[in-house]
Amino acid sequence: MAITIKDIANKAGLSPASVSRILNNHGRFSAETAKKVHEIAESLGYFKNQSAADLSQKQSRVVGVLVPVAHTNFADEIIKGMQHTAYELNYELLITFIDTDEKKQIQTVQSLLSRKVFAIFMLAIDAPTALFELLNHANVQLVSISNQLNNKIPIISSNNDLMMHQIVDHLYQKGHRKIALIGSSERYPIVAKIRRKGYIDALAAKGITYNPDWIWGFQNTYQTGLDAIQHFGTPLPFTAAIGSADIISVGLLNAAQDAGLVVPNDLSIVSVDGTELTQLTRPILTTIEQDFQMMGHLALSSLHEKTLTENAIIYTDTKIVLGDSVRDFNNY
Amino acid sequence: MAITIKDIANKAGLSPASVSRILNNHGRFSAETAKKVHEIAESLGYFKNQSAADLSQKQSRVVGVLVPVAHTNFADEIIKGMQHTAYELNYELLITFIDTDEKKQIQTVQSLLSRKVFAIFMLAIDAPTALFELLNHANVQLVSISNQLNNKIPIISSNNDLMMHQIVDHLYQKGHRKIALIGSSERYPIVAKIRRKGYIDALAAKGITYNPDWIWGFQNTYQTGLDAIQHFGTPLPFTAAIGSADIISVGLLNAAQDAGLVVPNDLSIVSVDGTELTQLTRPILTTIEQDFQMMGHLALSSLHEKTLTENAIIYTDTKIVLGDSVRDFNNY
DNA sequence: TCATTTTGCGTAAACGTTTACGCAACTATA
DNA sequence: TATAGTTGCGTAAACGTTTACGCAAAATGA
Repeated sequence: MAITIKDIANKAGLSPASVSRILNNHGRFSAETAKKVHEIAESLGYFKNQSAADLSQKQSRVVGVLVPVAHTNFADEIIKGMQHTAYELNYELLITFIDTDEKKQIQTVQSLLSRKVFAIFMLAIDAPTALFELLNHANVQLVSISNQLNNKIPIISSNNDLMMHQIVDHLYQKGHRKIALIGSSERYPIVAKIRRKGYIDALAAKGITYNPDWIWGFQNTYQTGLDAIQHFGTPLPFTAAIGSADIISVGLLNAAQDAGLVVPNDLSIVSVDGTELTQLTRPILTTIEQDFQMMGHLALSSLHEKTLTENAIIYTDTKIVLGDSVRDFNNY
Repeated sequence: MAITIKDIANKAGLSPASVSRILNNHGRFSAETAKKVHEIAESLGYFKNQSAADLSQKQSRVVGVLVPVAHTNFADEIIKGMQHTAYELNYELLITFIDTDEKKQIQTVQSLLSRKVFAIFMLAIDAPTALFELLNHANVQLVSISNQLNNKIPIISSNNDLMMHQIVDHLYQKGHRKIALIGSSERYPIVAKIRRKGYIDALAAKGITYNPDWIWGFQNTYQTGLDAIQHFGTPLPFTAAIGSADIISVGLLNAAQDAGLVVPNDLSIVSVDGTELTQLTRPILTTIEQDFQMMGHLALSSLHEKTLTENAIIYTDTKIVLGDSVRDFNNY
């Protein structure tokens, strides 16, 4: 039915082996025959059967990507970066959204493993035990992106500690002393923990003792932002809040405005992520931008260059991008 | 290295054939041996080599999904719907973001074809000629989702004509007579054409002659929304605008507010798509919601049941979801 | 009890590719 | 011209699975 290298070989008066060598540019062959083979392949409309190739080589160039179903929009950015690099380095990406249902997760990952993927990228995933077990069992290279799991798996991420310092420094410089952290109280365990610590340390560095009540909310959802304002009530006990994800910050902003507060006068907001969402609000949100595309790129390229040791941590840059959501107390 | 059915066969004192039959629940075997085989497979940590299976069966259960890189967020919804159904019916999804660069597109799709995918879903893709050529050449089932390409490819989509009627009827009922259509002037050729026609027809049905100048903008971007307000200037010559995608509507809203207009008093907006984005604005956008998850579901299930003929068109439901972005002239 | 059917499983070929090995023909070197 | 090295390519096995076919044993029926 479909065209195989055997067909090409017949037409060219060669053996399949030679055709394979030529098409893969691997081994010895003459330029002349190569030209002929390429022409014939083209004219017959040949497509390599990658399954057969994978089977023969016992290794595929497929990388599985696990994306949480409730994937915040930064996942798209990471994938974009990966896709670009995959194209350059000739890898294939098997992107899979994973569910919260554990049974589904397992089945999904099993099918990845069946494909003999040679690496699995986990985007912002807190592997629950069963899944994690499975992944460790299979011997496949794991990479955790934009999250930190344990010290067995290499990590590509922003420096969450540094980010918190950058944000607190920025707010401090604008005159803020009462700063809340919304959305890192529990979830995404390790990242949240690092952020909390960074936040506390950064405050301490300015001589501010943090108020534990002001670290509030743990889900990266819009609702968390809404609820936070509700929770603290007006007038708010702080002048600035850090939203631990863009969607949280939008929630904060809307809830504050709905409650009659003016942003940034009554509440300043700095958002963590810096996706397009921060540009769609009024006022535009000041944000710390993570380089998600770079994460995607680095994941693949460092994998390619085999520079990923077990406990590697690669940090990508973060920077403050100014919007209009932070009040400057110096100008009053 | 890895465990194969041969290993299982040895340990069970069977032939690989029997193991295969058992694991795939296909053919004859005794319940007793089946139990043994499953146990051994479990204990050895066996993973099927899907490449080998695909090769042997000459057909894979992999469906390729082509998603435009600048994928508006409804793509996520469609994929979610597909993923759910894929899980039920035991298919695998190979999601691929495709670039605007034609050479990359070709390479990407080639690699899909190499995987012997048995169908390709195209999400909101206007296939440019070269890609289209390639896809037609390969004999693979194509399905166009949320877009209409030509009458050779089955379509799963909202009824764009009906949607426009629903929107115009809603606006008319609220007392609007001057209604603009932003974002369907040229692009997404067929869909845009249908929307324009639906819009014009719906107006005509109310005895309104449309103003060709009020069909403006062709890209599904935030910028289109911003530019539209700029283009028409204030005060706007119409009382309501239909944003042909959520992101356009957000642009309209922000630009209008930035220009000092009050939504909905000075401008009413109805958005097309109804993704989460419409809930994040103030005021919340009135929108016509498309059932994207259902599109994803139907694509896969109708493929599975082989009910997709060449020129099939399957419409999913659309409905108006009320927000606060439409002024009601009846209440004044 | 014998004939027939059913059951459980093994044999072997096939899927399309890659690659180690080897050989003949050619090229370079002295 | 003899020798050694190189080049181009074919042979054949291997990857792990599936499945048509067939056979012996067991089950069924009379």
